Amino acid sequence: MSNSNDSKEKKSSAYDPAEVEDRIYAAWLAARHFHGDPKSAKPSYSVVIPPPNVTDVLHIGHGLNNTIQDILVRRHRMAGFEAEWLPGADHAGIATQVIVEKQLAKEGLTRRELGRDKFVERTRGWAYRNKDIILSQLRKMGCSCDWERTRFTLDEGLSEAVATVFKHLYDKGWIYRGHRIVNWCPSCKTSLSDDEVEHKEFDSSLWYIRYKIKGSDEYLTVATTRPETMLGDTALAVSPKDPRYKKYVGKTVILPIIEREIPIVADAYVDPEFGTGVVKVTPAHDPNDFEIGKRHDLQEINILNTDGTLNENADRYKGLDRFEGRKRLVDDLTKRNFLEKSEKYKLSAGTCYRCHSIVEPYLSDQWFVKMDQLAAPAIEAVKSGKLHFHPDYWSKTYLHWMENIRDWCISRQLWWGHRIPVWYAPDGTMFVSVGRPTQEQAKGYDPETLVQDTDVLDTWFSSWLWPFSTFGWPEKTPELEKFYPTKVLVTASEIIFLWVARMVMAGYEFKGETPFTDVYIHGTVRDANGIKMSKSLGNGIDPLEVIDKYGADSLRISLMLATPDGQDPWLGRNAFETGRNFVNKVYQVSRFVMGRLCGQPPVLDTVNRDDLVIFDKWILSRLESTIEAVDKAFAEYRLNAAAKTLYNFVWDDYCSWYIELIKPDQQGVAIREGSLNVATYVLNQILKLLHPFVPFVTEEIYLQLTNGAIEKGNTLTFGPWPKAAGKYRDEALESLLRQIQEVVIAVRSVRAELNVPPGKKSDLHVRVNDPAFGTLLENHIEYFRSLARVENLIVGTDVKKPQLSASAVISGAEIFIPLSGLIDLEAEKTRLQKDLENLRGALEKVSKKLANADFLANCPKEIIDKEKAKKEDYQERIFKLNRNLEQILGW
RNA sequence: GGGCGGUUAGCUCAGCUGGUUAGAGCACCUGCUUUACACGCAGGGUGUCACAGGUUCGAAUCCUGUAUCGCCCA
Repeated sequence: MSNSNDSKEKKSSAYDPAEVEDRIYAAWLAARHFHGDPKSAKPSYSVVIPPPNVTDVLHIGHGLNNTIQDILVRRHRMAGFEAEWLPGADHAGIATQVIVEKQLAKEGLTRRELGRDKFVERTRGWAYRNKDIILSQLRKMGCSCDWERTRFTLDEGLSEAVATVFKHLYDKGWIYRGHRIVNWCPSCKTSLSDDEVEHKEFDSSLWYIRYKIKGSDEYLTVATTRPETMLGDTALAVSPKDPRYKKYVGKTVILPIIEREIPIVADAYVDPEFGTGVVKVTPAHDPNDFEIGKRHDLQEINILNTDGTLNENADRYKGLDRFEGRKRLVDDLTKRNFLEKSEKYKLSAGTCYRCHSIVEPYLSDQWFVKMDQLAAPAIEAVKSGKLHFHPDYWSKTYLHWMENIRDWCISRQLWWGHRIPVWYAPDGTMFVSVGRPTQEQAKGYDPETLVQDTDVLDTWFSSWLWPFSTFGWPEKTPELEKFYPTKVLVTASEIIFLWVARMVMAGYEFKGETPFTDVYIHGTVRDANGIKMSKSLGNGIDPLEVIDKYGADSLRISLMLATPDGQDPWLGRNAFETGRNFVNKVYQVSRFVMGRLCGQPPVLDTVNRDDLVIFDKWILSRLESTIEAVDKAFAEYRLNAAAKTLYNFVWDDYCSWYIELIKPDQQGVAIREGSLNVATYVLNQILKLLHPFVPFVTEEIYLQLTNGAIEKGNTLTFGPWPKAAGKYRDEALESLLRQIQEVVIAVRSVRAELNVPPGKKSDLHVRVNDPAFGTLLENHIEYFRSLARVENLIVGTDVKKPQLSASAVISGAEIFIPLSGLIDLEAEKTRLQKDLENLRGALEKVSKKLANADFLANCPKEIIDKEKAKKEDYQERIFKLNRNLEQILGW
C-alpha cells in the first residue's frame, strides 16, 4: 500500500488472508492434525491423491482436484472419521526423461554419452526438486494431506511392489513378451500403450499408386494415406469375394521405384468398398497388415529407425525423416507416372499424449499384460454396485472400455522408471524375480553373468498399485490394514482408463477388493470462453497468483461455486472475486458478532432455549434445514450444491436477515442476550460447516472467538461436524417469517420505486386478514423498524387507507405508506398496474386449471387444494389492488 | 461409424422423484458515507426453458426424433 493517495484515508477493514494462512497452516502441521493414525478406533476415511506428475507445476486443474479432495477429507475428519489423505507424486517416465534429455542437449550432451547410471542420477535430482515444489504448492492451498506419508512411485517400497506384481502376473501367465506392432513415438523414442495415444484429425491426402503386374502391362491401383510405407510392402491384398480382382490372386506385382516383387493375396480383411479395393500390405508398419502377413506368411520389412528416420531398407530414401521421405517418394512416383491421382483426405492419426508427435505403428519386442481376466472382477464391481461413479454416467464409459479391453503394452524404451525385473543368461535363458536372481534362483548360471532387461515399465504400471503400494504392500502393515480400501478417488475423466480402471483391476487381483468405493469425476477447467486452459495457449490461471491476490480460501470457494457437478467450469480471471467477497463477508459478520460480545465469553455450543424470540427460532430452523441440505449434497457428492446452499444461508438468512433483525435500532444499545447467544451459536455452526471449504478464515475466526490457539488444542479440524438434531426445524415458523419479510420487502420496494429518500422515515399502516399476524407485527416492530424505515406502525383488520399513501398488497395483508407531499402519483399508478397485470396473468392460469374437469377428476386432492388457495389469494389481492388503484385515480 | 454429456435471463449455471406467477450469481440500471462489510446495503429489468412430435388432467422436467456444441471410443 505504498500509494500516497490520501483522499482514501479510510483504512480498509477487509480480511487479509496473506497475514493469516501461512501462520495457521504451520500450526496445523506442528500439531500433526493431518496425520492418520492406523491404531485409531475411529472408522477410517482414506483418500489417495492422484499423484501429480513431477514435471508439473500446480495448475488450476490441480487446484480444483485437490480442493474437492480436501473438502471431502476435512468434512469427514470433522465428522469423527480417522482421516488419511496420502499425498505424493509419480515419476512420469516419458515426460521427465524428455525434459532432462532436452537439458542435456543444451549442454551438447546425450544420455548415451552420460551413461545410464549418471543419467538416472541426474534425472532423480531434478525430479525430486520438482516433486517438492508441487507438493509445497498443495500446502499453500491448505490441503490437509498426511505429509508424513508422502510417497513417490520410485520409492524403494513402491518399487518392490512393482517388481512383485510383475513376477506374480508373469508366473500366472498374464505377462508375456511379444513380437507385435506397437505405438511408437519417434520423438520420445519409446513404445506407448493404446491408451497413451490420442487420435486427432489431420488434413492429408489419399494417394493412388499404381503397382505393375509382372509380365503384363496391367496395373493394380492402391489407395494409401501413408505412401512411404510402400517401401516396406511385402504383398498386395484383395477381398476374396471381389470379382474384379479374382483373376489376379496369386500373381506378382512389382513395387514401384524399388522394384521388389511381391505377391497378390486374397484376404477377408480387405474391404472392397474402400479406395480401389486393393490394399498394400506392410506387415511391419500396420497392425492389420501384420495380421494379414501372419496369415499369408509374408516377410516383415521394417523401414524406420527408432527416431522416425528411414532406415537402410528404404533404399535411396535412407536417412530422411519419415515426412520428408514421403514427400520425395511422392515426387518420384509422380515423375515416373506411378501416381494415378491424389485426393484431399481427413486423416485420423494417433499422437503421443506427452509430446503430440504422430505415432508410428512399429514392430518390436515388448512386454504385455493380458487383461481379460483382470478385467472381470472390475466389471463386476461396477455392475454389482460395489463401486460407484459420480456422476453415475461415467460407469458406462468405464464398462465399455473394460468390456473391450486389449492387452497392455507395459515396456518402455526409457531409462527413467522401474527397470523390468527380468534377467537373461548369456544363452538367452530368462529369469523373472523381484531382485537380481540369487545363486540358487539362477539355477546353475553365475548370477553375475545375468543381464537385466534394459527397458523400464510404463509409469502407470506403478500408479495402478498406488492405493495399496503407498500403504506398504506387499508387506502387511497396520496402515494397509486400517486404510485400505480407500473411500473415494477424485479425478478428471481423462484418466479413467489410464489409471482408475487399472487401479480397480489391481485392487481386485492383489488385495481381493476394490481400491475405493466411490469415484468422483470432476470437469476440466476452461477459460471464460470455454477453451481448455493450456500452457501453449497461455490462457491458464496460475493458482498461486490467485492465492497471492485473493487467498487460498477464495480460490477454493470460488472454484466450488463455479464448478457445476460433473461439468466443466468456465473461469474468467475475476471469477475469484465471488469467493473473495464471500470470505470477507464471513469475516465481517464474525467481527460484528465478536464486537457485540464485548469481551464476555461466547456460548458456542448451546442455546438458551428459554430466551428465544421468533427470529432466533427462525434462524435455528433455517440452520437445521441448511445442515440437512448440506449433508444430503455431500452424500450425493454434489459439492457445488453444498457450497451454494451454505453461501445463500450465510449471506441471505444469517447476514441480511437475522443479524439485521436482532441488531438494535440505536447505537450503543446491546443486543438482547438470548439473540446474541443464538447469533454466536449459529456463527460457530457456520464456521464448522464452512471449514472444509474455507479452512483458513474459519479457523482464524474460531481462534479469535475462543481466544484460543491451535497449539493449545483449539481448532475446527476435528469438528464436531454440525448435526441436524431436528429440535428447531419449524416449517410454520419459517413461513410466518417469510410473511414478515414480505412486509419489509414490500415497504422497501415501494419506497425505492417512489424515490423516497432513504433517510426519511415513514409511517406504516398494515391491514391484516388475521389479527394474530397483526399482533405479531406489533410485538416485533422494534426488530424490523429500521429495516423498513418505520416511524409509527398502525395495524389491524380494519385499518383505513390514509390519504395520499402508497400501497402494496401481499398475501394476507395490505400495507399503506402515507407519503403526503412526497408521493409521485404517476409512479404509484404504474407500479400498481404492473402488479395487477402480473397477478391477473397468474389468476388466469390457475382459473383455467381449476375449470378443467379432467384436472379435477385426476389430480391429487392436495394439489387441487393448493391451486384453489392460490386462486383465492390472487383474487383477493387483485381486488385490493384494484381498490387502491381506483382511489388514486380519484385523487 | 458407435457411445456419453450439454442446449433454461447478456454470461455461467440451479431447477433432484412431472403441479413454481421458471430461479441464483455475475454483468447491467437506480438510490445509499444505515452504527460488521463499498470485497457493502436496498431496489429494478430481462426468458417462444434449442426445435418437432408424443405420453399426461398437467411437461423446463418423462418418451421419440431432429438440430447444434463438446468429450470419449473405433
